[in-house]
Amino acid sequence: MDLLKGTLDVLILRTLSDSPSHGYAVARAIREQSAETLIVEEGALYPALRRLEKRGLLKASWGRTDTGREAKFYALTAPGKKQLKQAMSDWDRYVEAMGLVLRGPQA
Amino acid sequence: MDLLKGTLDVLILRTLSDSPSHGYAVARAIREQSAETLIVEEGALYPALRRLEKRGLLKASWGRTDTGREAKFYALTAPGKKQLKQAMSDWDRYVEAMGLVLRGPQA
DNA sequence: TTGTATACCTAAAATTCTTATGCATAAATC
DNA sequence: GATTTATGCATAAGAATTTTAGGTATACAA
Repeated sequence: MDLLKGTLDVLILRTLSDSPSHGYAVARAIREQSAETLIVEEGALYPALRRLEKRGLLKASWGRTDTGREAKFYALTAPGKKQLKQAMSDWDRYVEAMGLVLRGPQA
Repeated sequence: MDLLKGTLDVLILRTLSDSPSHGYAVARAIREQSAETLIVEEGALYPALRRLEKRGLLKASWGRTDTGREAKFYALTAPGKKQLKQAMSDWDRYVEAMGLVLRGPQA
């Protein structure tokens, strides 16, 4: 399914909140955890990671994967953790508001 | 709150599924029903209505409001009803997938 | 050796939104 | 009476984020 524009950041932040990881693995985790529903294209992934790093929400460093490959690892910073909390709250509020319109106050 | 890009269409279709209405009233209904959370700017509203009409999901016609003002009324077409059903289903699936990533399988 | 998976990146195009602006009428307020 | 607010339509410029498509390189499996 196509990503809704604006939802990728929180997916990345949440995925990295478990443990630092590299881009390719983040995309795979999102795909797998969403039961193949949320497909993160690489053309969206890498620019998003750089945006988040530029905003100070992630810290990048080169390292090696389990299989010994070079990869750029990203870790949540303190502001990143704070932003994740906020973004998850925003998402919940958005879902609730959509529900009010789509299903009415009772649902 | 800013709209997530891609969620406006289903909001419009759902609002018009109650009864035909005009653009300004659709935006107001979305704002009110979402408890002032989803604010539809006019610069997003009118182009969206035209897009949906162009896709054959809405049918437009000029008429008069209760207060006697000229306004362009939009009604759901048969394909529009079908698309609303699909779009609501897509939204539910998206929310579920986001939940899987953000909160895990148990939640 | 050919394909598949891993791992990074970028550019062009598409989409959809916000912001800003314009026009016009009616109702409410000062 | 004049001004503001609300109603109602519309468009253009800019911003943001995505898809699509391409490139590079290594490792492993068929």
